[in-house]
Amino acid sequence: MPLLPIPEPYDFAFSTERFRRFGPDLANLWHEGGLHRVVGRREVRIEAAPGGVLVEPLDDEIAAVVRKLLGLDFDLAAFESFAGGVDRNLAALVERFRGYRPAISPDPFETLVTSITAQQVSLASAFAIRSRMIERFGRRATHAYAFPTRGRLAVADPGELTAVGFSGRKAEYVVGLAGADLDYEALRLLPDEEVKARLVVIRGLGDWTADWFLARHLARPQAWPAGDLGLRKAVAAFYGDGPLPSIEEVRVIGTRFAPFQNLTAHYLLADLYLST
DNA sequence: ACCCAGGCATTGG
DNA sequence: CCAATGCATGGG
Repeated sequence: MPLLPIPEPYDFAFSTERFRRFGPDLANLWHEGGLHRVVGRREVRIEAAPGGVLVEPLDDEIAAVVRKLLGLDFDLAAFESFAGGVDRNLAALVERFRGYRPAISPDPFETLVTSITAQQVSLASAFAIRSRMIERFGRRATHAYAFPTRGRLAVADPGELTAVGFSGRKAEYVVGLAGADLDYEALRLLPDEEVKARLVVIRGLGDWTADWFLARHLARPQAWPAGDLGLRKAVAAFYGDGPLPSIEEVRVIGTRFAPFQNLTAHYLLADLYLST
């Protein structure tokens, strides 16, 4: 069986929790103890194994996607030693969630559409609405679905999206984004601020969405979604003494975690979403 | 029957 | 520049 070795520390259960917690994600589907995703035309299954994960089938293209899904690009060892020197809160978190590698979303368009579905509404609502969209516009392999393509959503009628639960506005955002002239390859080479600048000129993509794109798709170490409600709550719990901190206050607090803001944000959120 | 949830664009001061 | 408003659904 094709074994992909994973560097320690690594905790498969923590690292895949987000695929289970808020309901099924048909494009990144938890099924019978493993994670399923369509790569190219094939459905890939990933499951835990001693010394790493089993991946079936496995080739170079699939390995690159699996690396992202499992968060292998993060330098967890460096983060752990960093966290120990920052403050007791963070040190305790990295110990409690030791081996948690945040999942990186492999596809840029999927990342942005997913964020649009999650704007303003609860994650449970977002998952439900997105599942119905994937069923309608995506292509099913065996268990998992290939996420709907730009081409398909670009020609969708906004009414088809409102039929699966999108607001009229969000339906326009998705169709507009699918048809937008946006060079995703070029984004990968740009500095964080320039990536954000290119995203927020597109209708429906604001600061929050752009920050999560940096964090969850490009895996930029210093991405810090200061406007995220969950992160604001987590910062309040660990570093505040009263009401929910403002976005600006959260942004300022983020600077103390440089250059590991992305991992720090995920570990703070883990307390909200990964706790049993 | 409310009320809030991992925002955003739009409108009006 | 900042405040107020509507949005659609799921879960408490």
